[in-house]
Amino acid sequence: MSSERISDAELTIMEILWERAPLTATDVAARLPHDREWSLPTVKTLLSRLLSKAAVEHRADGRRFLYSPLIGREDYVAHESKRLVDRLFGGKFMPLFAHLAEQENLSDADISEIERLLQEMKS
Amino acid sequence: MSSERISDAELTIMEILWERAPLTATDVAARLPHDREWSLPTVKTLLSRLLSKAAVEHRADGRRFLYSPLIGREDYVAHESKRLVDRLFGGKFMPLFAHLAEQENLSDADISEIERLLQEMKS
DNA sequence: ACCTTCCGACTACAACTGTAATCGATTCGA
DNA sequence: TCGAATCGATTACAGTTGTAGTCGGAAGGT
Repeated sequence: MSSERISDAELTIMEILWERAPLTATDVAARLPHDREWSLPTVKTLLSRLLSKAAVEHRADGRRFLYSPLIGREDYVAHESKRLVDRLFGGKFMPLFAHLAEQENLSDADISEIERLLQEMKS
Repeated sequence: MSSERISDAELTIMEILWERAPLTATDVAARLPHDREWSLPTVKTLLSRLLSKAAVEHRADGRRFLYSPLIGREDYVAHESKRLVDRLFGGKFMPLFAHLAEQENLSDADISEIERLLQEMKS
């Protein structure tokens, strides 16, 4: 749901709320990663954009707002992963897997781990 | 290389050039997918943006230009895949694989195919 | 009853994107 | 040779994004 795209900067905010919610704007600002130290107004702008995209909601707490995510991280991840697969791999999973496997230069341990995963999935 | 991001619309153009190059702007326009029938000026704008991003190059042919990709599809795909893994999976391959595998509901045939791939990769 | 401080709302503004129109030069068909 | 078609270059313009400043009102200290 909620097909409005979430931008990079907005995602930084979402990650904070996914880790802990509800939070005030000030709390969110305090939890920014060190390579992203934005001003409080910037954080508020991003929060209100996320509000209008229906990605978060807020509830009044006295005279400030408490923000919480409306879309789940799982949903977002699924959506973005699918987007990549569609854009670059013709919607097919296998070519992406092949690409990643090659790219990542998997260790034998990784390979065993994947094999274990696959066994579990076999119907 | 060339860390300028390629936008969605620009990617449509790159796909055409990756399939066949060199092409003139008009040729590119003629090969647009049916859900993306842009005007010729639009195609030219996108080509010139790709030029300034050093994603394509052009060579004069009489009074028009022949465009060719400068960055390879493989490189682009690798870059974007890594970007996704970094943004959403903490840079780790395994969680992405687990997510995709679950998401895609792999058939037994798919699983066998993957197992074959893995065997090939074992050192 | 004031002054400071804090909040959300609104405004700003440049870069990038999607989508195109227009213009000046050139070439090609008649 | 003259008008039409075609090219690349320039300009346009609204929406999104990154990043922030400002403003009016409310809360809280004194």
